[in-house]
Amino acid sequence: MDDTKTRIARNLDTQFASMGFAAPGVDSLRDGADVSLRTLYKYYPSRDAMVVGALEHRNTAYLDWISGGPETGIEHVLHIFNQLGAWLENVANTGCLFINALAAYPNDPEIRAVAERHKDAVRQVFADRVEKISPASDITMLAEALLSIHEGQTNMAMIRGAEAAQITALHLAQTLLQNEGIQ
Amino acid sequence: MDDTKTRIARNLDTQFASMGFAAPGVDSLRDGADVSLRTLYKYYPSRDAMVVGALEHRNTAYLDWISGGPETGIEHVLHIFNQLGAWLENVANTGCLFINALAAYPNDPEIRAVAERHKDAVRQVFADRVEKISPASDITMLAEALLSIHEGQTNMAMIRGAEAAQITALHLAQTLLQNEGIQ
DNA sequence: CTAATGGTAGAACGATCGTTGTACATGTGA
DNA sequence: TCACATGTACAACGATCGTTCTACCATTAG
Repeated sequence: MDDTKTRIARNLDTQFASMGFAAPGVDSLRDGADVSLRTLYKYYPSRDAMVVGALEHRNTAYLDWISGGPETGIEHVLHIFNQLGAWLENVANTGCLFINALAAYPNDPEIRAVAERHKDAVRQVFADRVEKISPASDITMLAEALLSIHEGQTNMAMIRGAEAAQITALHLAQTLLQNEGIQ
Repeated sequence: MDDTKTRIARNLDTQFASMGFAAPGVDSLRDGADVSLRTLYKYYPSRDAMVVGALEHRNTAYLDWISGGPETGIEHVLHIFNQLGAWLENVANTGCLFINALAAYPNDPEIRAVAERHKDAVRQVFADRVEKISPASDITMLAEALLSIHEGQTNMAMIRGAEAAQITALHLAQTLLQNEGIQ
C-alpha cells in the first residue's frame, strides 16, 4: 500500500505545505521526498506533475482526516470543523494547499481542475452529513454555506491562530444550522 | 499624488494578482510596471521589496474600495460584502493577495507582518461598523466572525464564482447579525 | 551654460533553475 | 546464473533567474 509513489507524494505534500509552491526547487523536493532525482522524475516527470501529485495525495488524505466522528445530531456536521481545527493545529497551518496552488499558478487548468474537484468533494461531505441529520432542510444552500465557513476557518487560522479560527467557525456553523431548525 | 513609485506599486499589485507570486520574474514585472529596470530597482531594490510594495499598495487600495456605503442599519455592515463581491467580479478573482503572499513565502516575517496588519485593519472596519449600528452588542466576537465570513467569500469565489460566494456570504452575515438582534 | 535630477535602454554577471545523461548497486523470479 | 526491474549517486546541459553595470536622454533651476 505504501509504495514508492505514494510515499513520494506524501513527502511532496509536506514539502509544499511548509515551504509554499514558489520556493522549493526540484533538488529540495528530492531531499524532502527522500529518493533519488531519477526516481522522483520517474513517477513525476516534471515539477508541475509533482505539484499535481502532492494535491492529489492531499485530497485523499484530507477526506480521510475529516471522516468519522459522531453519527447523530449537529455534532455530526460540526465534526468537520473540529477536524479541520485539529489539522491546522497539529499538521500544518499554512492555508489551503489547493487555494495556495491555484494562487501560485492561476492559469494552469490541471491545477484548477484538481482544486475544484477537491472542494466539490468537501462540499459533498457537508451535504451528506446535513442530509443525514436533517433530510428536509435546504441541503444545497447549507452545504455551500458550511463550505464557506470551512474556507474562512482555514484562512483565519493563518492570521489569528488555529484555535481562535475554530471557535469562530463553530459559532458560525451552529448559528447557521440552528437558524434552519437543526440542533 | 500619482507619482512614479505609486504607479509602479499599483502595476506590481495587478501583476502579482493576475500571475501569482511564483511565476513572474523581474523582467516580467518591469514590463507590467512600465518603467525601466533601473527605475524599478531604484524604488524597490529587490524582488522581495516589490512584493511588499505591492501588498502595501493593495492594503490602502482595498480599504479605500470598501469605504462608504449606507450609513445606517444592517446594510452599513453588509456593504463590505457587496464591495468585496464587486471587487472579485470586476477587479480580480484570484484570492486574497495577502494570503497568497503568505502562502508563497510562509517564513518571511515582513510579509507576515504586512498581511496581519491588513487583516487587522479590515477587522477594525467591521468592528467600527457594528459598533455604529449596535453599540451594545459583542463587537469583538462579531468582528471576528464577519472577518471569517469575508475570508470565506474570498476563497469561495475562486472555486464557485464571485456571485455565488457573495450570496452565501451575505446570507451568513445576515443570519449572524440577526441572531444577535441586529437588523 | 551648467549642473542636477529622474528617467530609459540594454548588455552582462554569477547563481540557480528544471531536466536529462551516464554509470553502478540491489533484490527477485525463471 | 541470468535477466530484469527498481533503485542510487552525481555530473552536466541550456535556460532563466535576480541583480548590477555602463551609457545616454529630457527637463529644469541657478
